[in-house]
This record gives sequence, structure tokens and C-alpha cells, in this order.
Amino acid sequence: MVVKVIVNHGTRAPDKLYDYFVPEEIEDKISIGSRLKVPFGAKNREVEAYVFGIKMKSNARRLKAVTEVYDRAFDEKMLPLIEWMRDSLVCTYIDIIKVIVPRGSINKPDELIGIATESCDEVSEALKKHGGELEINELLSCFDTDMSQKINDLVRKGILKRTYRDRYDVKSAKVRVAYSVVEPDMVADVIKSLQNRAPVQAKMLDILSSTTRVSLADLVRFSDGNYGALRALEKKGYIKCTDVQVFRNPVRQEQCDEKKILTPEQQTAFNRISESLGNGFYEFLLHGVTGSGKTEVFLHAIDQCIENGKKAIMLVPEISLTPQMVSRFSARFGERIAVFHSGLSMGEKYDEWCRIRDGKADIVIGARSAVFAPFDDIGMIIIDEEHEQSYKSEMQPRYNTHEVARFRAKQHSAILVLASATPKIESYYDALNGKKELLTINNRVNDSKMPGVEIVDMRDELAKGNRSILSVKLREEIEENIKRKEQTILLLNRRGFSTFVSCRSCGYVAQCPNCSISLTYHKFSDTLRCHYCGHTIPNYTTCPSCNSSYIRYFGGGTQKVEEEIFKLFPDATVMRMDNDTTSGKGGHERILSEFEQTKADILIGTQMVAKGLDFPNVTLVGVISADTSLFADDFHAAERTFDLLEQVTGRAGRADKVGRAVIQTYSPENPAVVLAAKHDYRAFFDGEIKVREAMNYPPYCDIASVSFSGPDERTVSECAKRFARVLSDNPEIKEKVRIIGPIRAAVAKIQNKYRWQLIIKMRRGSNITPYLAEANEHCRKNKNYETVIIVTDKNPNTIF
DNA sequence: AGCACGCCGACT
DNA sequence: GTCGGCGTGCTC
Repeated sequence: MVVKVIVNHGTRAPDKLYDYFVPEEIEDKISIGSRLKVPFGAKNREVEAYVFGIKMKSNARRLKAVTEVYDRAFDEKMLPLIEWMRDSLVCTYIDIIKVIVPRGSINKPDELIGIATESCDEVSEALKKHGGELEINELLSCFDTDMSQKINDLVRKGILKRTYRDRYDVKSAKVRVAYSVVEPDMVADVIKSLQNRAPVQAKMLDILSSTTRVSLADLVRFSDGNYGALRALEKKGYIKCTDVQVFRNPVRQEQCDEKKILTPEQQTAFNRISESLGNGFYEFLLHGVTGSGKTEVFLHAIDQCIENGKKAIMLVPEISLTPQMVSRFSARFGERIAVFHSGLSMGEKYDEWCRIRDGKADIVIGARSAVFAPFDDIGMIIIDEEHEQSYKSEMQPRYNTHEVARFRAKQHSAILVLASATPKIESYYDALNGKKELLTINNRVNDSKMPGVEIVDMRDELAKGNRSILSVKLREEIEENIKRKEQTILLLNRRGFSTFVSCRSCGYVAQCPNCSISLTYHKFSDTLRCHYCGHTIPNYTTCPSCNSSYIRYFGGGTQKVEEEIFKLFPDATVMRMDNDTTSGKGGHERILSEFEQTKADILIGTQMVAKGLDFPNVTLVGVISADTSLFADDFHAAERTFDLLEQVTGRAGRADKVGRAVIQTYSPENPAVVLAAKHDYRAFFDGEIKVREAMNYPPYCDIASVSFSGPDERTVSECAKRFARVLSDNPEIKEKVRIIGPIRAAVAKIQNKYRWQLIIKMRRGSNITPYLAEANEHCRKNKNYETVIIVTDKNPNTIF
């Protein structure tokens, strides 16, 4: 037998299939997607390989043999997906495999030998003594002589059977758990008898009587007790403790979450999804205003999907993968969910991945890459907050989650649900054109009102002599909120708002020596730092250029806003959320829960605060300046501004309290600002789609961006021109595309690498990837352009 | 990325 | 005649 494999050679060797000979004794271990160890190159370096095909013989001149078989990385159904990605993205097979299979922690699976048919040979006899099945090495150690040949014979004859069991237990943790051994009808009496003298023990027993087992740590925590009480219970014989293997599942077990009754609008949306489940591929766009309870609709739909015996994938932006969100799912679905997020270690990720592959989970909830979850029968894929940029991968392979999800959903005859309060223009356009069905929820749950939004023209403030960051209106509202003991969120757009330092007498601004960008001031460490490469220099008090001591600080980051707030409201508790305060694992989450629990008065932050959680006590949202993202030189700018304003103002007032929002802007007539204030997505869409049509931007076309970077600007620009030439010389695509550029990128230099780029507009849905790959290959082969890095991206998040 | 192969000049 | 410099191309 011969296998066609993709080798993870980690070299510039071509991205093609290689043939390897499979020794007879491991033939039955191998299937499509098997992960192998093979010798590669002149030195026969041992490398990883993945089986893409199986055949009887090869045309290759000489064959090397497969060394070893590990586990199964993917199944046959993934092959078309991999091939399709390979065809539509400029990337290698290995790039794709790296994203669909968790890296690292490859454990050789256990090889188990069992009895298939009754026989009285010596091996079968040995097996019978050990319960009919043994791990191969244990079995071999039963004999004095080497029986491996004999065992292989018996397997081939069908007398013995060989199975494999993956070992995820290698690094998995053990946890000590307690469980009750009191008869169920006796529990009440025992608890009563303990109640007075040992209330903690009673509480513990009460907890244990309603669940199967609880970890000791949790038991102590939930009972507000201590280990002493626990030992006492054990000693009295009411409970027992034992070690169990646990999958390192990050999900906390919560109390059961009851299904909620749907509002009429939710019910209508759910009914449509429910009717379509199991009737082949179908796609929905669920447009529900912020606070409309889309999650509850998902929970109902997933429930139905599982009921039908199918699996579900729930995709969320990384930022929403908070414990609250996850625990809501785990409370509803218990152990049948698997979670993928960037906080997992390699081992943890591998465990979760194996649970999915082996059918131990029905639902996966995770960020972008969870779209590749190794389920074999998907019933539904949900993409929540589908407008989020994080669904487009900015790393190789630069896939678009929507497209992968659609491909898989079609393959599995599953339902695809996109959901957002501010859908992507492309998604909404498709829904209006019948490419998917639009479901709308216009009202919030519990009839809570959308927050009233007031737009403040900052030019008027200036005219009135208010030179502060805060308008009079916003200041009053904050004051009011502090008085009422309600919480406030202040949003600051990072871009254009970081502080830079300039000399008043000669105008000198400190530049990063490696990047074409000004350094920003960080008060905390009194340094100037580059946001692109991290270059840091100590702050100066006299101008390095003219020695003047008139140094001025422009703009204001979160720190500056914090200072100003502190001056205005010295008694308020203020928290700040930005890259400085959220660094490290779970920093983001930590700050949010701290904000919720400590009831701090004000949270100041960048985009991060616009997403994620519902805080019932937040009744005021202030946008310090709505303009900064408006003038970004990218056709997405208006859409992004609308999204941000709508999402952040939607944070205000969720429960019984009515929310307010204040948007400060220098362009109060801008439609994105005006319509976000009115919460009118449809009007915004209608205006924006006309702009897109007039300018021929998506959804009226697809855009590919090709960026070039390298240490020598001339080489980079020549390479870019060459690339463009190769493309435009090709008569096959001349008619199909419009090539713009190459031009120097907006940030012309990052980390001492000069950057140029090429924009290609093409008819929507057309695939010019082969031509891009060809031009790419052409430039890569040219020795002059050795130092140039070329990156190709279809419909990237930003084009300039 | 490594490594072999091969073509050419310099030196025993 | 032979050693080793580096440019070129391949990795089943």
C-alpha cells in the first residue's frame, strides 16, 4: 500500500503530495487524515505527514517507508474543505492543517488487541485471562518469545482485532471529588440531624445530594466551609472521596439554567430556524437589536438541533468568550459542550479537540478556528456578532469564517445562522437579495427601551469656551449617574487619540527610527513608545532638536481621560481598560468582572468596552469622540463607526433601568453618527449601500490586497510593479479585474521594512487566486526579490 | 531549510 | 589530476 501525504517539512520545499510506502503491518492503522512520521530529505529527517490519499502503487522513482502512525488528524469529509481552501486562498496545505488540527501534544495512541473470533491459540488464551483485551506491549510481555509476527498473522486472519485508543490522559489533570453515599430517602433526615451542630456539613451534604460529584475545592467554596468539615463528613461515612481524571475543561459547572420563554419575535425567529433544521442547507441572517436576546434563540435552536441527533457549532468573537457566556451554555447543556478559546494551553486544546472528534461533545463554542471542529454530522453553525472583524483571519491561512462555515454547512446539509445587531453590509445585502433569509427582532426583551442618545457637537463646546475633553452635557450626566450610584462607560477610540509629544518652538515630533510613525507618550513609565514595534525611549523635557523646554502633549489616551475624570470627580472610583491594564491572561475578563462586582462608578476604555457583557447597572455610555474612526482612509470606515456607536450605546440600560448615551463628535451631521443615535440600522444600510454601489466596493465586487514588504524600498516597489505586470499581462484575467497601484502603504515603514501594496477589484465571487498564486510564485523565484515578503489577502479587514 | 550535485578555477 | 568554492535544484 502507498499513501499520498503532505509533509510538514518546515522548509521551502514545494507544497505537494509525496508518496510513501506503507509496511504491511501498519496498513490497517492508516486512513485518510492519519498523522504519520516519515523520513524526509537526504538526511532522512523524521517529520510529520498527513495522509491525503491511499493507493496501491506509485510512479515515484524510489519510495521511502512510513515510520510510524500517530492519531487521526481529520476525516475524509475535511478533504474537500482543505482542497477548496487551498484553491481559494494563497496558502499551503500545511498552513491549513495547522489551523484545523491542534498543534503539539501528539500522543501515540494505545494499540489494543482483542479477540474477534473464538479460537484456542496461545495468544487468545493469554487474552482471555485478561478480560479479552490488552494493550499490545502488555500482551507481548506475557510471552518469553517475540510474538508480534504471530499476532499480526492472527489479526489478518480475523481471529484477533486491533483497535486504537488515543491517549489524552498523558498530561490531563486529576481532581479529587466527593460524592454522597447516603441513601436518597435518608438524606433529609441526615441533613436535619447535622443542621444544628454542624451546619457546614449539612450544607455540604445538601449540595452533594442534588448532584453526582463535586470537586473538593468547589464543595468547600460553595458551602462557605472548610476541609475539616469535609473530613468529618467522610469520617462519619456519609460521603466518599476519590480521584477522577478530568478533561481540562475550562467550563465551570453552574447551577442548571432553565429554558426561558421566548418573546413573540424571538419565537417567530426560532420557529423559522426550527422548521428548516434537517431539511438541507439553509442560511439565515438574524438581525436583532442589542439586548434583543439573540442568545436565547440560539440556545433553543441548539437544543432542537441536538434533539435531532446533530451537532452544533457556536462561533463568537474571542472577546465574547467570557466565563459568563460559556457558563450560560454549560448550565444549559452540561458536559456535552466543548470550548475553544485562546486562553487554553496546547494540551487543553487538544483534549477538547479529541472530545469533539470522539463524539463526547455535541456542541462546540469557540472563536474563529472552532469553525473547523471535527464533528462528523453538523446540524447547525451559528456565527454570533457576525460583523466582527475577528472572523477574518489576518494570519496564514487568511480564511473568512463565514465562507468556511458556509462550505461546511452545505457539506453537512446544515443550517447556517449569522447574527448581529449591526450586520455586515455584505450580509444584509445578500439577505435582501434572497441569498439568505432575514429574521428580525426589533424589540428588546422585557420591553426595555433602547437608550436615548444625544449627539453633542464639540465645535459648539469649543465656541462656548469649553476646551475640556468632556462636554458640559456629558459631565452633567456623569455627575447624575454617580449621584444615583449607577455605572458609566466611557469609550475612547484609540486611533488618533494617543498622546504624542511635540516641541512648541520648532515643531519637532519624536518619530520611531524603525517605523514611519510618531512615538506615543506613556505616562505610567514616562517613556515614548512605538505602537508598531515597541521601540521605547525615555521621555525628554527639552527638545532634542532645538533644546527648547516648551514641550507640549497633544491628544489624550485613556490615561489622560482618566486624569481629567479624576480632577472633575475626585470621589468617583474609576477603572481603565486598555492595552496597559489588560495585558496577560484573562486581563480583559478580570477588569470586566471587577467593574461589575466592585460597582466602580466609571469604566474608561477603547473599543474593548463596546463588546461583550451586559451590565445591568450601566445606565450611561459616553463616547468621547465619535469621529476618529470616521476619517480612516478605508471604505469600511462608516460601517465600523456605525457598528461601534450602536454596539456601545447598546450597553446602556438593559434591565429595568432606562439607558442614556452621549456621543461627542465634530461631525454631528454624519449619517453613521446620526443614524446610530436613532438606532436605525436600515436607514444606515440604505445610505451606505448606495455609496458602495457608486464607488464599486463590496458587496458589488471582491477586493484582493497584495502587500509587499522588505528592507530595501526600491526592491520592494520593483517587486510590486513586477507582480502587477505579471497579472495585467495575463490575457485571461485582463477583463475580469481592475488593478490599482502599486502604491506606497499608508504606514510606509514598519520595523524597518518598507511597505507597498496592490489592490485588485474583481467581480464578486470570482476566483483569481490561481493567478495571484502564479504571480506570487513568479516573484518568489526571482532572486532579486528574495528579501521581499508578499502577502495576499482576499477581502481583508483593512485595505489601506 | 539543508544537502547533493556540478561546473570552474587554483593549487599539488 | 584533485580539492573546494559557490550557484542550482530537489526533497517520495
